[in-house]
Amino acid sequence: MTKRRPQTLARLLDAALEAFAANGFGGTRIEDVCERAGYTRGAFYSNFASKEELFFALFDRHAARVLERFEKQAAALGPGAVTLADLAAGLAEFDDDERTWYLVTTEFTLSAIRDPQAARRLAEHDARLRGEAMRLLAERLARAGLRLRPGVELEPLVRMLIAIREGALAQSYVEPEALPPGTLERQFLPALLGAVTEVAAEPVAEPEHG
Amino acid sequence: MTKRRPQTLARLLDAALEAFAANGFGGTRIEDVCERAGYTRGAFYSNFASKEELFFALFDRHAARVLERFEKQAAALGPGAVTLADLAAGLAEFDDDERTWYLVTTEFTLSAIRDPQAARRLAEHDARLRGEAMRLLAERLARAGLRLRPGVELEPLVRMLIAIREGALAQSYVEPEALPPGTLERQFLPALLGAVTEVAAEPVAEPEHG
DNA sequence: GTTATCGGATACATTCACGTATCGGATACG
DNA sequence: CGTATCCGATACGTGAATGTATCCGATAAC
Repeated sequence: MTKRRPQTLARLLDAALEAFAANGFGGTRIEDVCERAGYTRGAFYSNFASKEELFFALFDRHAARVLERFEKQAAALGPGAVTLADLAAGLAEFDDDERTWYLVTTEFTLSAIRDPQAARRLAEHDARLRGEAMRLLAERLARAGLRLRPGVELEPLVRMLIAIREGALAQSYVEPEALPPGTLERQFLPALLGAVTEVAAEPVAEPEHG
Repeated sequence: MTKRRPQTLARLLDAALEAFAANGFGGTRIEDVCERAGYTRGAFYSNFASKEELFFALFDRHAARVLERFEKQAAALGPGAVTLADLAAGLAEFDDDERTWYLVTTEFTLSAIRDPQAARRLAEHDARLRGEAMRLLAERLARAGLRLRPGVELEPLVRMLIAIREGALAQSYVEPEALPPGTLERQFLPALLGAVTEVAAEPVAEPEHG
């Protein structure tokens, strides 16, 4: 019987997201999650075997959502002319619940560094996400009339962009007033992207002074 | 009486570093720390009031050490000619216990995002560290015969470099074989630094195609 | 509409980590 | 060398979170 089941499961996961974001994995009791979801611990143990399993399930759902959202954004691309500043601006945008997700995924990353099983899970998701990002970036670059310079690979570049997003976000969330989210991206990504690309039509070798 | 005191305190902090890195803050019992240090819980409660206080103390000692190490590195700068690749290579180096520290500081960062008190502490430390990094970077750029382009500030640039280090490190620790630490730095920092600087002697405006 | 099964609530036992209060040994001081 | 004080060990009580076992209501099948 499954009319209630998916709903309670979803509400438990929603509650887990809130609770983990608020107090972290270790700081969250199973009963916290149940209270937020409006259930008792009975409902929890009927759906999950342990808090770890809940954490994994939460990550899976979250990963699916992120991917889904990203694909939609990619599909809904404006057809206008694209500049490097536009590209950077796109990478400087952050959703409202990005913070909640950041807290949970970062903690999951930590657990992945310690636990190979979690690491595989995370790596798999990241690979899919990078794949999407690579396609999107390639398309936007092409639309901007640019191409990667010889020796610059798409995947490492996407890894770099993700690293920047994550690293900058950490600083922004610790000091929101000193560094609003997106500041560093807008400030430096045009230069970085400009340095690793060249005009597709007339590939001019820019002078390097390093 | 203080012959033993500092030693036990140091051993407790060492043990805490190990334990927190291995199992995280929430996953570490006070007794874990004491066992690793070779004491009982009596020693702990004689030195700390709670696990949180231990965590804070650990962070303070760690912050001091990082700063100290960084200053020494800065002082021990080789006098040789400096290129952008050298600069990038310096930012691509990672100590062996960097991983341990990464795990602990990242968790502290998470707690700082949630707790204003921890945030202040972290922000203060980061500011000091950035100050050092700014001086060091300025010196090395000068030595390389470069200067920042108009509109590029030193502090945001250092923030950016730190963001890159942290973000790249996260990926490297999750997939050490796919992305050895330092890879992204070596690959992209020369381009980035080249794009935000210009030759000090003959300030030439490089063509931008974005 | 009746029945069987499923899902969540309730109640209980257990384990475990915590904090405190006290004791014994070691260290500095006279 | 004796003594007072400090520090870490030991022992205990307590609260809390966990997991399980059972019960009851709801839902689907017939």
